[in-house]
Amino acid sequence: MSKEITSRATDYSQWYNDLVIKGELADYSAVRGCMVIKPYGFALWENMRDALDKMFKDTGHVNAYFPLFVPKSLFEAEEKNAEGFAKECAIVTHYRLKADPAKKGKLMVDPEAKLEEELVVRPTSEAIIWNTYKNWIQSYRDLPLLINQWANVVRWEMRTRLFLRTAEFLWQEGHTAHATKEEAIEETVKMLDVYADFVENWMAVPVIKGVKSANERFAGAEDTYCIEALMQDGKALQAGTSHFLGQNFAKAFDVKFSDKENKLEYVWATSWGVSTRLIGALVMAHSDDQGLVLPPKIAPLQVVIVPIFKGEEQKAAIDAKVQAITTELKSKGISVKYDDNDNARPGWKFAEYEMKGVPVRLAIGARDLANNVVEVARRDTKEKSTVSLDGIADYIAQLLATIQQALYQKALTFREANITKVDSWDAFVKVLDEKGGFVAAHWDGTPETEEAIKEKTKATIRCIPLQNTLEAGNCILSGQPSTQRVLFARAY
RNA sequence: CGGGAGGUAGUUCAGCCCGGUAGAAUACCUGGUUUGGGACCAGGGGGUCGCAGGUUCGAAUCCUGUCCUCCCGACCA
Repeated sequence: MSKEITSRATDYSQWYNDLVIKGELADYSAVRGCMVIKPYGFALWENMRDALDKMFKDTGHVNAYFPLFVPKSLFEAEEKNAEGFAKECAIVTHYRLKADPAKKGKLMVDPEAKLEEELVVRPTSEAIIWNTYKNWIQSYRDLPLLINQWANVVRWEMRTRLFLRTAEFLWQEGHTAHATKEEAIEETVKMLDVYADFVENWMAVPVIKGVKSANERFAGAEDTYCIEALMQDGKALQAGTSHFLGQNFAKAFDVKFSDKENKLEYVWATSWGVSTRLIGALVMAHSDDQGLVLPPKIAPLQVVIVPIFKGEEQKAAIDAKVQAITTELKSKGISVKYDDNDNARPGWKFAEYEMKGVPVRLAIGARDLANNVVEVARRDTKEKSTVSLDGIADYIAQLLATIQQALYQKALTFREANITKVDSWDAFVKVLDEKGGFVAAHWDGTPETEEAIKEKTKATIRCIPLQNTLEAGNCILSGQPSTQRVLFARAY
């Protein structure tokens, strides 16, 4: 089988699929729109999940778990308060199979086993969670309620793509209830900061924090905050969202509390989530035509050691040395694998681990033993150097930190080079078509104009940056006055 | 959901037009030689050709239906 990865320049979609599949992250499954996350890919997700989970707990949140099935009536309650929720869902209508009398060995849905009320497989858990919170909240003393759930959700997407948009995906969803509007907004922004912190410092992907325009906002939210990242093909990707829900859900599900003055009030709510889509972002932000490039802080495997030997005698000497190196690395919390599989030759292993994005590779042979050195190869720059075995663990620890930083810097430099200010419609279209990336342009603030721009160019407003500087100008399309630039891009 | 391309060995694919014993490469197993950037030789195992019907003496091949995948578009809390 060809192990070649399609060039980014040739076909970006195919390049992406190659990276995910040949990098052992995931594969297609026999189930419509769903993927299988392989052990290596899942180990990556676990590392991301654990880091995020710790950040949630450090900010006062706890985990819980709510049901997969949501009675249809609960969705109707939600729909009443905010129309426009997407309705592509999987729906359970029956609860039993039976042998098909017409076809031996086949099963059929038992028509006798029809559910009185259909169950929706959760596309998100607001409905079931707020219906539950109603029973948990009576007094201001019960607030704030700061709960997160790690779960799978199902959305019957028309078109799917590994990690970026699959029918079933893994995510976390935080749902919080507060006594005041100010506190809820503070929570929304705090969690956006947590996401930005994680994506930038662990995934080494720079993001822009901002607020969504009305068109891009979550249907039940007053405000949707987001972090937007830029991929190597110039398209933007929403990496996480944090919603200020106002009292919309409290009103839909009748969640009230007595305040200090014994007055009944609706609670103020937030919700926030990131998903396995982050893995897609990771792949498209850093990888190259040789395969995945993973940031050391979340890589399932940080260091791989490949022995190069002729005969058992050399192998034994190398084994002994590697044993010492491995112990030292592990004592520093560095994950390391010694690949002494004799069936694969060194060259094959080099290519294999590059494809899987292992940050650092050590190659050690008789020649190196004699000189008390080891060959150290960086995945990100492909640089190789010969390093003394004395103090090698410190050197590697330092190198991993350097790689983490270098990946972030490289992605940041790329993004900064791909934010373009434009002041005319012609320039706007030209930049989108020829350069891509974020386009900073004036917009008159109306949904109609945004829609018209999307219609003409497929570009949407990714966000209105939080730290925006105010600047008078005229809308790129309508010419109406505007007070600030917003970021447009074509997006995933 | 519209348009296009596909589903044959673990994997990538040929065979299909023009029906007649199921193929290649690679991976895997055995033995040997190898090992500093995807090794080589010899031998071997492995597939109800996505599924269900139909036509036919005979179907991977023709027809109908259906499921699934990929690409483009629409959709996307």
